[in-house]
Amino acid sequence: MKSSQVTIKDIAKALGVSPSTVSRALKGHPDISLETRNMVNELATRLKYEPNAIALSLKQSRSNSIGVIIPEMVHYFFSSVLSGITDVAYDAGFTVIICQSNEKHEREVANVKALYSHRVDGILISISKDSETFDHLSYLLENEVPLVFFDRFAPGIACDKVIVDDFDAAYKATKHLIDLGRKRIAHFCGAQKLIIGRERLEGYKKALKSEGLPVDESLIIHAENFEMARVAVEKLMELASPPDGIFAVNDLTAIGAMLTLQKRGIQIPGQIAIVGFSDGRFSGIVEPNLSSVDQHGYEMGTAAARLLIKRILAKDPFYPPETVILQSSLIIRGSSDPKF
Amino acid sequence: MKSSQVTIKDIAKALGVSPSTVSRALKGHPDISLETRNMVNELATRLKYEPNAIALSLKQSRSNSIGVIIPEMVHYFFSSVLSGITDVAYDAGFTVIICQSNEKHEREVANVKALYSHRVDGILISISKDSETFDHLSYLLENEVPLVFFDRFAPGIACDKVIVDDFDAAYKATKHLIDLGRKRIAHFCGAQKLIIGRERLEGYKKALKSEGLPVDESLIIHAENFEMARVAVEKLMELASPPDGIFAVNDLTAIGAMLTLQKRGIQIPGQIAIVGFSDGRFSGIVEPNLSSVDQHGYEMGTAAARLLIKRILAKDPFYPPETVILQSSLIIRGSSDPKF
DNA sequence: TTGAAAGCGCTAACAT
DNA sequence: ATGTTAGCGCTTTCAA
Repeated sequence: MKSSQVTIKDIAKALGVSPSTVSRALKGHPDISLETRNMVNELATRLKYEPNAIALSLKQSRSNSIGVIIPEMVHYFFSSVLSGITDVAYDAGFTVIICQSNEKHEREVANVKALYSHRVDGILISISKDSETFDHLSYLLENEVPLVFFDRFAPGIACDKVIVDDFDAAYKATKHLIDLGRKRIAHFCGAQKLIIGRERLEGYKKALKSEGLPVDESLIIHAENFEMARVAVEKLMELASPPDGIFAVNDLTAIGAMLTLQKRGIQIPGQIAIVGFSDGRFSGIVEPNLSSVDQHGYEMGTAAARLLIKRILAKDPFYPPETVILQSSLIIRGSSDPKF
Repeated sequence: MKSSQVTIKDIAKALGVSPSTVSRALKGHPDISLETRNMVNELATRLKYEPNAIALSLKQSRSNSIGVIIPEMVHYFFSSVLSGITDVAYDAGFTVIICQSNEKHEREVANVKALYSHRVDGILISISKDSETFDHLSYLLENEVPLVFFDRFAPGIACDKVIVDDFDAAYKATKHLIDLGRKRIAHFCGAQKLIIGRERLEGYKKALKSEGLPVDESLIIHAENFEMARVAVEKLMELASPPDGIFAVNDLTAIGAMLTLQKRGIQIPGQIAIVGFSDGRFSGIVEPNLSSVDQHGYEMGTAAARLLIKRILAKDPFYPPETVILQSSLIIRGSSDPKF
C-alpha cells in the first residue's frame, strides 16, 4: 500500500481551501458554492481520490460491513447462501467479511471475536456442528451487535433467524414415499446434535405415524455422507426384511445409497425408492434423477441478509426477533417415482 | 452496536492510569510494572475488552484484511479456492473480505473500488468472463496494493499469479484418449475470451498434432454447461462420422454429454470415451465414474493467499512478480478406461 | 459560503 | 515506570 494515498487534505491543500470544504463539496452539501464544488470534484476524479472507509468507520462507529460465519463453504447449499448474502449486501452498499468455522466450535469463537474486533455492523451465522455453548453469541447480543441465524441456530439465543421448515420438508418427503405405496421406509439421519438433524428425523417419524406405519429403529441409521451411506446400505440389506424406500438427510448420502444399491443390481425406484435433501446440483446427475427437497439456499441468503440489514438500519433496532421460515419444495424425479 | 463499547480509555479511567499505560500493558510492553500489567489485564478480561481493529487500521495504515474477488462462489472449484484462502488468512491473522463479480466486468470494477476504499492490505482476484479492460487493476498496482491472480489472470498486468497448467492438463487428457486408441476426439471448449479456455483448446490441438491426428473443426464445439452439452452432443451425432472420444472443458459438460449419450443407448466408454475437467465432486456420481482433471482448488487458494501475505509482510514488497503453476492431475476412471 | 477545532480509538515518540 | 501529545482521515458542530 502506497504510503501516501490521496486524502481530502491533499485536495484541500492543492486547492487552497480547508478539508471541511472539500468534505462537504464531495458529498454535494448545498452550502458549498457550485464553483468550489466543481473544482473539488474535478480534482478528486483527476487524482482518483477514493474515500478511506476505515476513517469513516471510526468516525461514525459504523463500518458498513457485515460478518458471515459459515461452517464450510465447499457445500453447494452454503455457497448458495453465501452468494445470496453477498448479492444483497452489495446492493445495500455493505461489504462482507467471511469466516469459515470448519465446523469447529473453537474456531467459531475466534471468528466471532475477529468480527467483533473489526466492528462489523452485524453478523450472520450458521453454527458449527460441535458448538454446544453459546456465550460468544450472547456476548454479541449484550453488546448490541445484530445477529441473524441462517439454517442452523442456537437454542436459547433470541434473535432473527431464517430457517427451512425441516420438519415439514422431511414429513413431505416421507409422505411422498408412503403415497407411492412404500411400507418399510428407512431414514439416513444427520447429526442429532443439530436441530435440523432432529427435525428431519421427527418429520420422518411423524409421517410414518400419521399414516399408520410403525417406526422401526433398525431402519434409522446415522449416515450423512457418501461413505457412511455405503456402509449403511450394507447394513440395511442384511436385514430380514430390507426397506423399500429411503429418505436421506442429504443428496450425497442419497446418491451414495443409490449407487451402492444399483451395483448390487437393485432397481431404483422399482425395489427401493429414494428421496434426498438439499443439494440441488446433484439431482440431475444420477440416473434415474434424484427426487429431493430443494432448500432454496440463495433465497435463504438473501432473506438473512435483508433481515440483518433491516435491523442495522432501523432507527430503533430493538424490535422483537423475527423468524423467516422458508418453505422447501419436494422435487419429484425418477428415483422415487417411476413416472419420471 | 452499543454506542459505548469498552475502550482503552474506559479501562484507564477506571484504574486511574493513562491510556498509553493501558495500551502498553495490554501488549506486554516490558516497561510496564508487573503490578499494573496484571491490574489492566484483569479488568480488561472482566470488561471483555476487545481492541477496535478499525482504530488500529487507521493508525497503522494496515487493515490486516485481504480482499477476494471471485466470479461465482457457487462453483465447487471456486468455493474450494475460497476455502483455501480463508484458512490461510485465518492462520495468518487476516480477515477476508469477499466480493462476487457474478462474471460482470462492471461489478468487478465496483468491487475493486470497495476493497480499495476499505484499504485492504492486498487483493486476490480471478477476473470475470466479460472483463476486457483492466484499468481498475492497474490502478491498484499504481497505488501499490498487492495483487495476486488465481486461475484467471489479466494479460499485461504484472503481478503474482497462481494458475493451473491448463495447456498441459488438456494435453494430458487428450493424449490419454489417444493412448486408448481413440481417433476422432471432440472437444467441448470454454469461452475463448478467457486464457484458460484458449489454453485448454490449444493443449487439445497439440496432443492431436503430436500424435499425428488431424484437427477437425467440426469436432470442436463451444459448450461449457450442462445444457450446452446436450445440444452439442446432438450436433456431433448427426455427423457423418461421429466422435469416439470427448474431452470436455468441465465436468458438468462432460456429464451432460455422458447422460445424453447414454439415453441414446451409446456405450460409455465402449463407443465414446469421455474425460472432464475440474469439478472434483461430480466424478464419483455418474456411472461409469468420470475421468477428470483435478484442478486442486483448495491448494490454489492456499498458494494464492500465501503469495499475497508474503508480499504484504515483506519489508521490501517490490520484488519481481512470482507465478506458481500448479500441476493438475488426470484422474482416470471408468468413463474413459474400461479397466476401471 | 467557508474555516477552525474537536474527536472517533489507538499507538508511539517524546517527555518526566 | 508512566504520562502527554500528536496524529491516522474524516465529519461536524460552532464560529466567522
